[in-house]
Amino acid sequence: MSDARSRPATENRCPECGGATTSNGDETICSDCGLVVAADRIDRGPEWRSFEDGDESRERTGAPLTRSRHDRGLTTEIGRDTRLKGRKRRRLARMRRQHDRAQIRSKAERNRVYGFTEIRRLVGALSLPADVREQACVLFESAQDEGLFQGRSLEGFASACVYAVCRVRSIARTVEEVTEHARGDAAELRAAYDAMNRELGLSTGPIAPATYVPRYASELGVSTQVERRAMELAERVVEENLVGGRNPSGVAGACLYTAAQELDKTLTQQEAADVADVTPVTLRATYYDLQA
DNA sequence: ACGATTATTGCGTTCTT
DNA sequence: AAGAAAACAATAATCGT
Repeated sequence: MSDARSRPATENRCPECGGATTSNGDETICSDCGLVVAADRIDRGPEWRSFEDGDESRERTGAPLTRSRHDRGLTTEIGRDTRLKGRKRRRLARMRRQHDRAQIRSKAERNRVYGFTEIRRLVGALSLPADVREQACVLFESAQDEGLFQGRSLEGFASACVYAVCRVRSIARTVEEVTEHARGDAAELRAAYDAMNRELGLSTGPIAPATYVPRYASELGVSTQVERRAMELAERVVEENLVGGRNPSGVAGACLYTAAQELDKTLTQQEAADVADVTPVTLRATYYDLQA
């Protein structure tokens, strides 16, 4: 009867010296050379469980828990040994000082490199022009110079920079679309975006719904007549002040749907709502206003 | 922190086939 | 008649300021 629990501790041989190994529950150690053959009780990082049925979206991988610490809290420090006297002690103090400074400088550099590569990746994934990347990187540096990183995640800043550049240049991208490819989530993006908006004063006007129309139109594969009509509607909406704090993406979806309703009728609320990342309910709100 | 907007869910209704 | 789509309502969550 070989119960799995009662397997002998010397079941395996050490790969280094071939000696016998012993296990203490956490580690399997070679009794001859001391090599740790296998170790358990590892922090395997986040493992979420979703309790909503049908939810497959929880990632099993991803960044560790504390993103806002550039080094995940792993630092090297030079200790203070009170037994040391005179020269040695001063030398150690000097080393400590230099070490600290080097760490600060390299930390800023590492953060920048990390942010830039993330920005580059995002811009590529979202298929945005290259000068958006440049602008986002500049913004990233300004944020760093202002010391906004403190307590916020780099991933958030990278995605927020990309999003912010889209905003100031009136390139229609929703937060959802950015975070879909980003390593950080929407909350991190918002935290970073708010900070930059407050401290740096981004010149971001509201996005006109019309800027979303062409892209959504092609995604839905509607006729050019419908698209043109949707553009007209989108402009009428802003003229008549029907947007009023509404999600411009949803408004754009509503314009597309309304246009299709007038001409093709080959578009359901659900389809239009999907490309706009809103629900049919939201879409209806402007759809009704548009008909009046 | 607040008010407005939006998401979500469920359900009876209307339209289509 | 059956199934899909749109409508409606209530509540929770999120957004913009």
